[in-house]
Amino acid sequence: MREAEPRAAAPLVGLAAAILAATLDEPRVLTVPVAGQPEGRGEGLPAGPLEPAHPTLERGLRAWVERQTGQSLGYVEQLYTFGDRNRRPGGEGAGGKGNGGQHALSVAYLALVREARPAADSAWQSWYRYFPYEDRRAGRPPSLDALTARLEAWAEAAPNPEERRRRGDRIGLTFGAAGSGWNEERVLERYELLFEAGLVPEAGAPDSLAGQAMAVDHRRMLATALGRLRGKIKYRPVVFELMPPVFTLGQLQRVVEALSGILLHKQNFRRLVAQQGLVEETDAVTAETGGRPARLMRFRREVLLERPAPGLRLPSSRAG
Amino acid sequence: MREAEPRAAAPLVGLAAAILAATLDEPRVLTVPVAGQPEGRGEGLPAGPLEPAHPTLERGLRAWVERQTGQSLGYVEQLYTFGDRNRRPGGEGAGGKGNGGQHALSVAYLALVREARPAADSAWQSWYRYFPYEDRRAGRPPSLDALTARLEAWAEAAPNPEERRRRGDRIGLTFGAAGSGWNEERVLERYELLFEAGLVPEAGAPDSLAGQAMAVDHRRMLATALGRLRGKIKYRPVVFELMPPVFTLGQLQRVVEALSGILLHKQNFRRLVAQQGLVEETDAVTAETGGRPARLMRFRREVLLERPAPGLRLPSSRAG
DNA sequence: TCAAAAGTGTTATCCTTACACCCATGT
DNA sequence: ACATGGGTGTAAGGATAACACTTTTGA
Repeated sequence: MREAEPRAAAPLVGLAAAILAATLDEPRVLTVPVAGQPEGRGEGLPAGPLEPAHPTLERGLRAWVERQTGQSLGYVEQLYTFGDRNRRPGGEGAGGKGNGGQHALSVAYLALVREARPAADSAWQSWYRYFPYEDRRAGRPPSLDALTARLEAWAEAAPNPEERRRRGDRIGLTFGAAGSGWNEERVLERYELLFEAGLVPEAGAPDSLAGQAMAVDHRRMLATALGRLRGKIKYRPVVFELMPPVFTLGQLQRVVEALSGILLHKQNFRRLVAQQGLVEETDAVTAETGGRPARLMRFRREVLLERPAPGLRLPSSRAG
Repeated sequence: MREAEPRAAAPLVGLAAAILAATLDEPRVLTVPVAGQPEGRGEGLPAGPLEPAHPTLERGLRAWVERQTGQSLGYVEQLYTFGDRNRRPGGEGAGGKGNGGQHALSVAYLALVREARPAADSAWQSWYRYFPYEDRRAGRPPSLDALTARLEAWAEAAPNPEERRRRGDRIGLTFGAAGSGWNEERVLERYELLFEAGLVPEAGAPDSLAGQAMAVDHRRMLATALGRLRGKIKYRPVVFELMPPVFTLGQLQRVVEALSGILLHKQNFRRLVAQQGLVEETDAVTAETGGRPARLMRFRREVLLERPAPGLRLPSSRAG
């Protein structure tokens, strides 16, 4: 599996995808088993090297995903190109003397799919397996207390007062102690803070209080994807990439809640969706939702031409 | 200068920077002369290949920029990794038979700097040299009429009615004919539309009605940078990366107007900045602005801890 | 009859937008 | 005096957030 050094140091370019879906009340990500890690970490995102046969980056990504998982992708968007730090599992100096020669980049993508049929070795996992503290639908998760306690300890252990204040500020800003409260979009900032504090398994933490680990920097990519999606649903109708062709308003709301990790105010959510012109009624109703039968809706494509930023500005309410 | 093919097809990775500043009433971008293009196109962004000696992508970028322009960078943010299309100047098939072998990626960055001292061969150019139609501070620019006329002609020339409607929709959406009006953030979408319609020099247009050309895909990168910055000033206090330590509210407004290409309502702008807590007064005033001496202000760093998204939501007004 | 979910109506509040106006300086 | 830019106040309109309440099904 290890190749001879190609000349001095031609960079290796990889492609990776955070493929997201929503089934029932759970947001999902498509994972594949990863072998050959130290300590046998087993989970990762679909990924593979950029090959000469790939006409474009995105086409190469689609090819890899189909090969590894059988899933064909719809909506695809480039996220970020990683390559700065933490690319090699062992960190600096793991590979011996000449470590600084070979660059290993990875171009990460976000993909949204409707159907969630797992194929081959792949599996759909809940997002919150990897980021348990990101799910606040049942209120502030209890594990957060232990986590922030350790973060505070890390801040206290700073080498000087200035750094201690800075760490404290970051904790407040990302985890919500500050006046601003919880901001569901700051997924990456929270993960990076936990990483720096040594609280994630990838950075040497003994347990998985901060979530299940992934191969190399895949969890960083996933965090980037979740943050981007949580932001984007507010000004682009991307949620509908995850919904079936017809759906009830209640189902739509539960998907949005699953993605954003917070509960929304029912009445206002319905009014918002309606008055934004994001959906239109169909003739059908369904009785499968529990109480009174609900009208089935569909996405209104025309909204793309009408509004500059059609989306679901979520407030922060928590009513039922 | 041309190297022997490294093995089969190791990808080439380049780094490029759109370095932005604001001087007087003009938004600026730092350019370097580019030789060796067909027809001698002369302008490009600072750029260079990723080298083994570069510890990270961003450090490599900073090194290249310093080497080429003498400019040291402050705020830096990754924009996008290009490599899909239009990377090779001549398009498909220009390099002969084995063209599909070697990938050429380019990781583009956005940088914001305060001082604008041109050094070495580099030069500060107005953004609107490359995108004249993006400057609406003096009202709708007259060149836009000719441009949209050609776009309409392109839409009419579509091979089938469906494609024609789609092209018409895109024109309306990006250039504002639709109900939504002009959206100053859609810089990239407008450039790509003009590119597809063959109206930019890079795509074979005979004149520069759609702006001055740049080397390879550098104008696409610049368009990405401008759109990103125009969006970001609304929810992050990035404008202050472009301002001197102290400034008047009028100067701040003129910089924001220069960046966004639209005029703002004076009184509301001042109120907005004040009530957001983005700035604080200093003791000093300056009489250099024309009429009544103005109070000098400075950026309030603490706002980062107080507000979830401190920025300058710009409306669309045009008052003085 | 009750639980559960769908669906409607109303009100208080805040933010955006616009308009009108005064202040201090240089020419 | 008047042009120029700095600076303040206030009112109308729309969007948001919170409230209470009715309707229709299945168990």
